[in-house]
Amino acid sequence: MNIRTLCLGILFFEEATGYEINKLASEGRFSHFIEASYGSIYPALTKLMDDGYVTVREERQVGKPARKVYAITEKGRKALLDGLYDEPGADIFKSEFLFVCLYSEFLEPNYLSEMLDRRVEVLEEKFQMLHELSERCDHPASQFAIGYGKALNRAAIEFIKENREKLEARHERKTVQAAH
Amino acid sequence: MNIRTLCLGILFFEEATGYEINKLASEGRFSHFIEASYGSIYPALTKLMDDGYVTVREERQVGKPARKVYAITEKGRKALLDGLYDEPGADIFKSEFLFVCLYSEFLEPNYLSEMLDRRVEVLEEKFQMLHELSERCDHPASQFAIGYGKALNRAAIEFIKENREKLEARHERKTVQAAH
DNA sequence: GTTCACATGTAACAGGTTACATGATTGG
DNA sequence: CCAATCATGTAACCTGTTACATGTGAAC
Repeated sequence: MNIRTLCLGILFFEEATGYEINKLASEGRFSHFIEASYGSIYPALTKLMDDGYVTVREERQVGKPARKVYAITEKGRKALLDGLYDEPGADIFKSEFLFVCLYSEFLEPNYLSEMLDRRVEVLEEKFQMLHELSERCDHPASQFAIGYGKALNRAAIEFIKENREKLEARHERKTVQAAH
Repeated sequence: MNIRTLCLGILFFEEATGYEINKLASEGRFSHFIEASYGSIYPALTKLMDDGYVTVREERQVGKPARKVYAITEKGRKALLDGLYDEPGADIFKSEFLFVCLYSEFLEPNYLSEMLDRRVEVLEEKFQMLHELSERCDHPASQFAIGYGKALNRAAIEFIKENREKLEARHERKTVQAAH
């Protein structure tokens, strides 16, 4: 899914500026299943304007630059809803963490343990974040999406806690070692 | 993590051709947390050669094109292991499925139910695939990675089964509808 | 006969990231 | 005083995808 569709999807629920869309996509209630950055959001918004899917309203502010508040149009609403009927692609999961884990037996034991500690910590923070989001949300579909994120997060935390010793035990010591 | 590192990581465990690396990354025991395609693998292998991280051996075959079997060098081994000490970036999860779910109340009820059915099916197939992989694997670290994938998969399946009715019930019927 | 598995590779293109440029206000 | 938040935008760059090009043998 491209950033244009993402912007349209967010604007479907509420008016927003590019800055706010970035926040929603990187910290807010879309953040656990979507990626976006300024460099892609602003051009996407411009394109959406050109195509008549959104409108802008400029709000002057004292001291700060004017904010450009985008709102979806009927045409944009219809385009989004129509697009929903294309079978969604498979979820994408990429994990450098798991990649590193593959070579755990070659890592310094302390480093491995610290990495696992940090990972659990980060996942717990994320879980907490999602939990707070879900408490401040009364839209059932959004709750579902947040709940899904929480479920995966919890599963990851529990899995690491229950299985980390299998990595830390390092059953057979390998001879190949990196010099450090 | 780029494709070069991925190729190096696979070659760390075993010699392989570009074709085989593609299989491992798209169906094999790396497939649930890594993405790669021919268009990126072959050039990555060439680059790895240029940098002295791998060597090639050409195996002529009757009827089929010669296969180029790549093998990691000491330099490559060291480079991979050294790279492991860079803190792994956060896991990336992208889901068009969850995005579509956000607008479930605007979808035709039948379509929504079918989409959820299909999604559970796909996830169950994936789980089965991972399960079979883990049975044919005796490397503890790989087992950990596969187990992690299975845990997340199971969590997703259970969450959908337990919560789909909340989407399908459509608490408040919205008036905005796409024409179909 | 047609599709699948094997096998390598390139080129055009899409898509997005990173860093940069700019600048005021608020809170610690 | 410094960092963070608010706020917009561009340009160079990187990375990877898709589609194409080519060809055999086996299975169905």
